[in-house]
Amino acid sequence: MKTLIAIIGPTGIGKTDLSIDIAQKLSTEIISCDSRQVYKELKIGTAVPSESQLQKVTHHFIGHKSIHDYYNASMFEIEALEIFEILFRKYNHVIMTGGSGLYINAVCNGIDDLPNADQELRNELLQRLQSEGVESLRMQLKLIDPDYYRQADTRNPKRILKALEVSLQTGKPYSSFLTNSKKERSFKIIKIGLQRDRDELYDRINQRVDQMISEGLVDEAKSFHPYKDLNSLNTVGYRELFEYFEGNISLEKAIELIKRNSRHYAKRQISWFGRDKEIHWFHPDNEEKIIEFINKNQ
RNA sequence: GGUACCAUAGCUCAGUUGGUAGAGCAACGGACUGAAAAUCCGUGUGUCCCUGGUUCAAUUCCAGGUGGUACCA
Repeated sequence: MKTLIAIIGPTGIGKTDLSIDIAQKLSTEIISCDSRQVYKELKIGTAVPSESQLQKVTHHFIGHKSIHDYYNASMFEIEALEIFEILFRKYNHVIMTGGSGLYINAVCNGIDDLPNADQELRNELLQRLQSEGVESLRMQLKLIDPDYYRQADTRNPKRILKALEVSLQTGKPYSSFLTNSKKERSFKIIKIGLQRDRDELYDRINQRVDQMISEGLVDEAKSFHPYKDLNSLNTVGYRELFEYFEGNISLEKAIELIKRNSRHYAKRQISWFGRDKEIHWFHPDNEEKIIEFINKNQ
């Protein structure tokens, strides 16, 4: 049976090292499932694997897009499934590792088919959000798609924007596209979750930020400053430094904020993964137990 | 050693004319189907330094102790 081993966990938990070890033991390749490591320009700040690590095991979806490209979870789902098909011809196991919950779900459960975003319509809606405020968009959504309006978090502008965008573009309510069903996959999926004590995780995150700074994160971010409004750069580790470049905060403050925002991000990931009852949890140091578990369940 | 001031949430501090307390930051919990490292929602978490005293009641007043800061020796 072809098996996808998904190694899941918050940022800084130790996914990279463990995944490479396991991939080597199983003689297979790694699919990265990370919404920021896909951008080739972002290296230090997204903690991509080192050159020597990349040489040990073939990785996919690291640096395959530019920060100027549009990318999303659905595109990842489609591309990842294509790669799986190729890899499963060669291997019985493939490893997927990462912390982007939405992307993981897209691969494991699938997401519904929607038309691709119409950039013009999106910009128009964004402008209306600015000039008219959320309330106007919210009321329009209530009229066009009362079903979605009832269940959605209407205080979150992004939810409203997406629903309106799809509804207006297709002439059909956004909710009519939501099937609430899980897509079947041709391979088995084992989900391995990694966890540590919170204090230990936060120490690792703080230390990793200091390390990124000494590896030259400030210079890396500086070179992207002209593009700071790109979605790909609305990313922890970069946006705080843009504030520093613009003289709004000190470098010390920026570093402190990068640490804090990374911790907050980790917490959000823990919340997301906590809902997934299919995940089997391990400490990252328990590699033997993890391998034993994989062997038993394949 | 003497004098003065201070001691309240993880930190910086406010406050209670005596009725067990609050702000900023930090922290914590959660939601989330195409921008997701995004976006959104919720929560004070406390031996008010310790021990006695006065009082119906002390974090608040008094005494002593401990710790800190400043000045004088």
